[in-house]
Amino acid sequence: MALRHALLAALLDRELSGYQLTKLFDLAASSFWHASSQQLYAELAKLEADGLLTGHEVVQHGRPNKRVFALTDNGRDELARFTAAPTKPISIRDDLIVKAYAEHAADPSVLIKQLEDRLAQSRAKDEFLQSQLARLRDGKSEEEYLASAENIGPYLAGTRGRMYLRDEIDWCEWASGVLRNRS
Amino acid sequence: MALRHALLAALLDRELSGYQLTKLFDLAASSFWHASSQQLYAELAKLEADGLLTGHEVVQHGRPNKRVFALTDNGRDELARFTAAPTKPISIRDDLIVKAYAEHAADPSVLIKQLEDRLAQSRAKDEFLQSQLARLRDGKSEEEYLASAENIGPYLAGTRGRMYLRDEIDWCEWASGVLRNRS
DNA sequence: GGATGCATGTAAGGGGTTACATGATTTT
DNA sequence: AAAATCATGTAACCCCTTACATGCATCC
Repeated sequence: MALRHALLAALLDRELSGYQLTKLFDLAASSFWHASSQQLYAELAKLEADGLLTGHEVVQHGRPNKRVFALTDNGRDELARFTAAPTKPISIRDDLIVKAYAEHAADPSVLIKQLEDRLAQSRAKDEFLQSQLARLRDGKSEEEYLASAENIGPYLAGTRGRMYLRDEIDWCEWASGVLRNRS
Repeated sequence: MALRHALLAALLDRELSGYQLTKLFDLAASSFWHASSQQLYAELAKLEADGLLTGHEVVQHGRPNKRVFALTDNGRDELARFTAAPTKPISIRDDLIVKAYAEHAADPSVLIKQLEDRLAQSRAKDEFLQSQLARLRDGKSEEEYLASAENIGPYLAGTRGRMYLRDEIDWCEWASGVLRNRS
């Protein structure tokens, strides 16, 4: 199992449709887990069949209707069990770092371009995530927010995502600078 | 394809056996790509069949013999093509961040324990990586090394890995502190 | 009238994980 | 004598990606 728990976590304390989850698991927001829409719809069906989620049809006007999903008690228990179980090691796979590792076989300008592309993407993601975190804080200072808010999980996770993006930005700038100085 | 290019990059400028690659792709060292030994041996066979790698038997005394692999010209070309092609987005999957996101459904002490476990692992990995980078620099300052060394790819990649680990350490400390203050 | 966003899937195939297997040699 | 290290795989299964598919509504 893999996506399962990420989905359960996303649906903790709120109901979302497959489409809303697609956006959540797609770009910017989740620097910690990625999934395609096809995978999401398939996994949502499984989770519902297993009784960890329930789906409700929501009638909309001016838009197609949607089915939103909510955690069941079993789903919440499963999440708690997951949290208590030994944490599997991270799985990172980043082609860009492989390309940097193979720098010796590459044309420097080609590699620099790849670094600059990633830099631009990461800057955009970072700005988005920053705004999301500010929205969660809702005017409060971080300290105040973390002491008073009821559910700080998304803020903790989002902060980790932002650290990742800040590093990505710094590293791309640094590495492309190093390569430029050598050529 | 996926592991393919990570393997080619690892074999750039040196010959390694499946077992040596296992260690490289296993723990500490590679914070950028993970693979199991089974997967490695299977992929090495494929790469050899495709003519991107050649294997040579190396007779050892006091140890089982091994087969080391080296890049062919085709392999080197394939690496260069890979570097020039659009870079696929990163794939991160970290159960620990999912657990943090689901903080609201968890017993705080259980989550704190998970954060502390990861903290210890990351500290150990970071020390190892730090020593590896120091070995590469070989007494020189970073600036001097990056300006003079022939093949700086592994150093660029390793530096990114270390940034990741430093963040992991900082985040685990911060998040567990936040949770302790609230309970 | 065309592009974009909302909304939800099916089918096929490739990549990766988990479990199982073997055997020699060195260290404790 | 047992445990750890070196060394290399096979087999089954699950997860995930890629390609394909549909249809309505709003925005430009």
